[in-house]
Amino acid sequence: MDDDKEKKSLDFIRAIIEEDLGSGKYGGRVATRFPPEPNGYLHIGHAKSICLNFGAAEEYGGTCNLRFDDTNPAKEDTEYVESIIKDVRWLGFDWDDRLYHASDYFQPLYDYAVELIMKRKAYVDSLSADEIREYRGTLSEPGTESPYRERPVEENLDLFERMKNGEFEEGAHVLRAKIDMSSGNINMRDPVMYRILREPHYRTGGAWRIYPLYDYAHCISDSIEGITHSLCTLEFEDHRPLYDWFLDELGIYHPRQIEFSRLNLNYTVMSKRRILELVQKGYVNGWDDPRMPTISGLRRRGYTPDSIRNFCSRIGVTKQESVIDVSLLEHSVRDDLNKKARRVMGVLNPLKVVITNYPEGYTEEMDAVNNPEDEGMGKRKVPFSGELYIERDDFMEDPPRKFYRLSPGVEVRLRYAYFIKCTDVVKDEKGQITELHCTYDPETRGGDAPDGRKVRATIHWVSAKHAVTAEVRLYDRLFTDPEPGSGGGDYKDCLNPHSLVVLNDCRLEPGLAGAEPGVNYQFERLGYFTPDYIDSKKGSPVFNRTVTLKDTWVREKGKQD
RNA sequence: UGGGGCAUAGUAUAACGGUAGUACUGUGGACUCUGGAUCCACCAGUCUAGGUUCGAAUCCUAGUGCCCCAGCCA
Repeated sequence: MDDDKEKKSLDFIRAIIEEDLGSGKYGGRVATRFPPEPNGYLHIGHAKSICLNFGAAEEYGGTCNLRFDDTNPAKEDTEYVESIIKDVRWLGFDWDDRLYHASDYFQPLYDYAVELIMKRKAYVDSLSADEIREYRGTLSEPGTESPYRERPVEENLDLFERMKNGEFEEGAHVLRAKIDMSSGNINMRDPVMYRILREPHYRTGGAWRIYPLYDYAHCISDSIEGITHSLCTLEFEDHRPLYDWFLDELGIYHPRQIEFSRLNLNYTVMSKRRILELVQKGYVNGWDDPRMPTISGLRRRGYTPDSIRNFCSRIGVTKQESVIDVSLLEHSVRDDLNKKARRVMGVLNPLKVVITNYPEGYTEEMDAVNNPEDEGMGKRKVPFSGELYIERDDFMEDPPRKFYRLSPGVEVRLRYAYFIKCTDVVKDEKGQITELHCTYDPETRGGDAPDGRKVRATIHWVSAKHAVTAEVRLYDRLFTDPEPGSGGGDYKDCLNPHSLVVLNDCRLEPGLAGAEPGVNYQFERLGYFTPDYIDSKKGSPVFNRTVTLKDTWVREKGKQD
């Protein structure tokens, strides 16, 4: 335990937190928050923020609030609230009783707005949306002040109250902060604080006719909750001066906003707009489609919370824009599942094998290890008989170099069972292989030959009469291009047509008949699989492939082609 | 000179004036009753040009490239 000598390298945000802790800036407190807008499901990008906010709070003995940033009733919904709560919990984080909403603060937000009006720092503008845009100027030209900018305080107060009371139509007036129309930072050109919306809010119903905008609501929400470090993504960097302005003008508690770069992953899309489009137009089967980068999709796919959290800690936190290789995500699940997943045997594309010298009608049970990485997971019995299924890919009549598996005259080991040798290949009239005849060596029971002879390969199998038939869904990357739509084309043009392959006639070892959703298995030599929580039924299981095992044979094969 | 930000192997990320390290990817090998896991090795990097310094990824100057901002979205 010499971790004092080896000073761990902190990401820049944790470094700031430690500095503030050292200087006593916030009285030794650390308070963060995760502030999603309930207008969609959470995705792996949110997981980065969740792990950062909840993780840092936990590490420094602080708290992290879950706060719904629900200031736009037109887009928000309780369905999203529920999914978000479920997903954050599933990732393993807890907010005790600190579940908040920006809508909890509508009244104080209103009161603070009145205060700003009285301080002549805010005014009701009656320009149309189009006019406001024109008056705003451009990136390189300053804006123009609104003719309503110098309205008397009393008039502003009156108008603002009547906006609240619903006396005006949408768009008739807005409340604006009075800052600087010539600022180089467009966010400071008298940003809109409130707009009129007749939309009912999923929480406050029809109580409000005006709703605050993000810039105004967020900083004050943070202030009310006593947040110390308000972490957000890079695109809000330009908003920080505004965040600071509101709190300074109001003279209230002032958290510090710090920006970091959002997560990008290749071979997928992460924007809310695109994810929503994939769902709504049916390119995928819902938010939790196992091909989606959503938390719910990853969960259904078989990803574990630990694998996602480990992934997030591996990618780090910086201000550099980056695109993480999905292979790192895949590595994170394999790494986790290798240690945890119970090994079983399942044949995806069955090829019948008849063992011609095996006693007719005989059955025996073979001992199999549940997880070679964890002795504690014990052993199980797997039934064996004279008729088996093996993987079609594990046999080649005319094998290329370096193909170690079964072929005519070649001996291989059946995992945990016997050595077998292929003697005959049975074909139908079209020349398709329908069955293999093999002989087994009774001396090799358990998988070792008393005479010490070796075999090159060990293949998996399942006893034909004991097997349970199952559907298995093979998932692959949703897109064929590392950056969908980057070439200027429609991102949907590079949707991977093989991202889902459904296999209906898979044969699994009998113990899998009643597999429960939420449990991860390794089908030996194939990959990690988990029962689909919607479609899997006792007796007729449906499995989703989480990820394949690393396969050096496919690489070898690729080189030979 | 509109404002803001970022540049380290293929991809990420360390090094905070003192041997450019780690992970993933890729390649080769050892081992193996999973062509898995594990282990070993290899490939591969400081945006450019000047400057300061005994010494620069780090400090200074000037460039270059990329990203974000003109919602009554967040």
